[in-house]
Amino acid sequence: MTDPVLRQAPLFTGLEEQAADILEKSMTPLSLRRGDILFNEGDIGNQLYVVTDGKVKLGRSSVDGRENLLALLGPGQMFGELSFFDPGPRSATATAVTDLELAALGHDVLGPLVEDHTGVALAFLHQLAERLRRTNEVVGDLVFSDVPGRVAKALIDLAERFGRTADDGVHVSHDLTQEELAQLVGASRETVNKALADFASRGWLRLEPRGVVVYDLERLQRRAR
Amino acid sequence: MTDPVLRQAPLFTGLEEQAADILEKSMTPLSLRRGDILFNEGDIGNQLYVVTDGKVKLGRSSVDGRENLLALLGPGQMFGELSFFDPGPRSATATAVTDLELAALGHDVLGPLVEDHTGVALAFLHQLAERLRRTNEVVGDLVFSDVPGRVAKALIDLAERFGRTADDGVHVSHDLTQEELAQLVGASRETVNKALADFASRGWLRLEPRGVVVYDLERLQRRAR
DNA sequence: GCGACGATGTGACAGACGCAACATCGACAA
DNA sequence: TTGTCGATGTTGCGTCTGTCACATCGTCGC
Repeated sequence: MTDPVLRQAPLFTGLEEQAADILEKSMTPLSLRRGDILFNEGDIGNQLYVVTDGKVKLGRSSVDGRENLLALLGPGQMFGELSFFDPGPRSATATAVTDLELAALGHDVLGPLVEDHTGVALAFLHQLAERLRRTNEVVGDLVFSDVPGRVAKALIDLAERFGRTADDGVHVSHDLTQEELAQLVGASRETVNKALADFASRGWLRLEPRGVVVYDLERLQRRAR
Repeated sequence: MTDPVLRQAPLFTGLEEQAADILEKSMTPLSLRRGDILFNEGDIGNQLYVVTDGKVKLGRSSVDGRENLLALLGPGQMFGELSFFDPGPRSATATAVTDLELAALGHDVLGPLVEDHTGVALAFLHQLAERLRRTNEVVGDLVFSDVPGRVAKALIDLAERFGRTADDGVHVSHDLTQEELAQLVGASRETVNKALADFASRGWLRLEPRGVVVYDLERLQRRAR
C-alpha cells in the first residue's frame, strides 16, 4: 500500500505516520512513456510531482529553439513546487526520459499541509536551499570549466546518483542521448562526443548506448576540477 | 526606532506588529566599509543579514583564483540564510561594494522564529523559490547568450534595481568596477569593456565611473534577448 | 607638481567551441 | 532484403572570447 520510494521524498520528512498516510492517499499516481511531455514551460500548473520510477528531464528552450537541461531527476526526487511557492507559470518543460511513474499532489492540498506542519515547511526550505547551492555550483562550472570538465562533472554526478558498481566498473545508465547530455552541460553534441571519445581513448570509461561504464573514477574526478 | 527599509525585507512579511518589533530588537546593526569582507566562502557562519544601506557582492572563487559574482544586493535584500536551511559552510564570500549598513540575525533566533510563524516560513520559501527561478535564468543566459548580450541583461537588471530616472536618461550607479561587472556576467574585463564601448558608440548609453547613464533602454533590451 | 596606483580603453593573437557537413551504425517497418 | 530514421562518430572552418601587452587617465599622498 505505502510506496517506500515515495515515502523517502523530502515531502514526507517530519510527518507523523498518520499524516503521512493521509498525504499519500491524496496523491494521484501517473504514468508517462519515454518522450511524453508532462508540462511545458509557460504552462499554468498547480501540481507538484514526485518521481516514483524512471527519470524526467527539466529543460528550458531559448527563443531560437535551442535547449538547455536544468536537471535530470530520478526516483524520490520532487519537482513542480516552484510554481507554488513563487506563483507563476512553469519555468521549465518536464519530459519523460524513460517510461515514468509519478505521484502528483495538487497545490490546494499542499497549501494547508505546509501551513499546518512546520516540519514539512522546513523540509521544503532545506530542499530549496540545497538546490540553490547546487545551481550556484552549476553557474560556477559554466564560468570556470571547459566543456570536457563539465562533461566529467556531469558523469560523476550521474554515476553517484544512478551508477551500479560491478566488477568491471561503475555502470551508469543515464538514459540520455549524447544530444541531451550536451544540453545538460550547456555545450554542443559534437563537442561532448569528442570529450567522451577522448575519455574512452584514455581508458577512463567505455561508451554504451544511453550510458557509460566508468573504469577510472579517480582520473575523471581529477579532470573535472 | 523602527527601520522602514529593514521592515520591508521578506523576513518581516506576515508578522504581526508586535512580533516584528521583537524581531527587530533582536537584530544587531553592523557597519562595513567598501572592500571589507563580511565572511568568506568556506567559513562557518550562523548569521543571516539584511542590507539596510549600501551594496554587497556575493562571489565565489575558483581553485586558480578567478572570481565569479553570484549577486549584487542592495537595501532590503537578505543573504546568509542558505547556511541555516542547508547546514554547511558559507558557499560564497560577501564583500562590501560600498560603505555598508547591515542588520544581522543569529540562526539561534531564526530557528524558533520560522517554527512559530508559518508566515515567515512561507516568506522564506517564496524568497528561495524566486531566487532559484532567477538563478536558472542565469544558467540559461550563460548557455544561450554571448557576452554583449549578458552585459546588456545585467545593465537592465541593475537599472531596474538601482536606476534613478532623470531628464537625460536612467542614471545607474551600480558601484561596480568593470572588473566586477565582468565577474558578474562571467566574462573577462576586456570583453566587457569592449561591449560597453560598443553600446556607448551606438548612443545607447554613456559610461561613468562605476556606473552608466542609459539613454536607450529599448535598444538595450532588444540586444539582451 | 610629481610619482604611484588602480581603473579604464584598445589591439594582436591563439585556442576553444559552435556549426555545417558527412559517414557509419543499429533498430524497425514494409 | 531494403529503406528510413534516429543516434553516434569525425572533420574542417569561422568566430567568439580569453590572454597578453600596452596606452591613457584620474585620484591620492607627498
